[in-house]
Amino acid sequence: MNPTAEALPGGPISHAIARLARIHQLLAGRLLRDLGLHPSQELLLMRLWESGPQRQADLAAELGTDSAGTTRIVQRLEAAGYVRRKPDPKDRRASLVVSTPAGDALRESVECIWAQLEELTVGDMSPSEQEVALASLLRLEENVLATEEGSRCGLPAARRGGPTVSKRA
Amino acid sequence: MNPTAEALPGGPISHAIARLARIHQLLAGRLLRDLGLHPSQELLLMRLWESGPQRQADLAAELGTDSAGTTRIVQRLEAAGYVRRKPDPKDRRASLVVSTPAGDALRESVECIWAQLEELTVGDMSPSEQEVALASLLRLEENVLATEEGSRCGLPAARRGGPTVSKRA
DNA sequence: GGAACTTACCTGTCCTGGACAGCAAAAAAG
DNA sequence: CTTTTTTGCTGTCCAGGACAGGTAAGTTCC
Repeated sequence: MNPTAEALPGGPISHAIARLARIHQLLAGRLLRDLGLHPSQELLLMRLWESGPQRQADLAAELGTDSAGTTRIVQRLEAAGYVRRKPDPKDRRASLVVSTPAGDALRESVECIWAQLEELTVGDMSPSEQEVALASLLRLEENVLATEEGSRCGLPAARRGGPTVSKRA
Repeated sequence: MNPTAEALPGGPISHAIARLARIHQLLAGRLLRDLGLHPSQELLLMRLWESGPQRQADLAAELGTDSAGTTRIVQRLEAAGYVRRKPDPKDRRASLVVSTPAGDALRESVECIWAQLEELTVGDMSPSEQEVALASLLRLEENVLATEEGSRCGLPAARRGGPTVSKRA
């Protein structure tokens, strides 16, 4: 990991968010790896532990991902035996995701890892500093969520409606 | 996007970071999509515009990703014609990544998009609130960076050294 | 009842990202 | 000079996130 030299001047807060997010997620991934879980898998399990059996659509909404991603995460957790699916008696389209005993066995470790992650993230900040930081984060989140698409930036003529920069030729 | 109901209580700051990061990145991706760029591609270009020709290893360090990821991004940008590689005269292993005129043509748009992103992120926060938020973000980043792996959480016996939860059986 | 719409899930594909292995060039050690 | 180590890049494998498209089950309305 680099010393994170001084960032670009443009959009300092956005850059800071992006950088913080990356290293934070990296740290989470490292802590989680000892458990054999990948990031997001543990979030799904935590939801199940907290709120009991859930439909995939609900899990997707809570994880902030879409239903397709949720499908795959559930499939992997199911293959690993941490989760089981049972048909929703109320709706034959839906299935309920349930944590198995093997899944429950991870709970303590996962919660410990999250506590550790929080501790490392917070470092030596005082409780009041933590409060301020949390308030800032929530405020920023609110702002971004409030975005219902704003004005557009002009595009260079050459690029209007062009293809995306994608796979190698 | 969901209403992002109240988060889990455990590790409020970590959760807040994770959620903010996701929606912020999503927003960035959406703004960028009109340009045909994917997230990270524009960061690489911005580095080139700011600091001129760079070696991939340096770009990797500055983007916070590794050299393998940088290779792929450079390949795609190169295929799209926004970037060119020329051998480093000082070191025949290395190649210098250079922005082409087509790449330079994106500069204004990309910078506008970042300005827009910053504006949306910041919302109606006052300058002093922004300062506080930025300071918090930087402080958190510092904390996470300072992590040189700490104590370990206990693992459930069943999982010690087990496989990771991976591909479907 | 039957047609049209909506919802829940699944699949395929693309991009990014991390980890690891391999190769070539450069630098360091002998 | 030769051997060893380090550095720079690439390919591959596998993860998640997002999008588009498709199927089956539910719902609404005629």
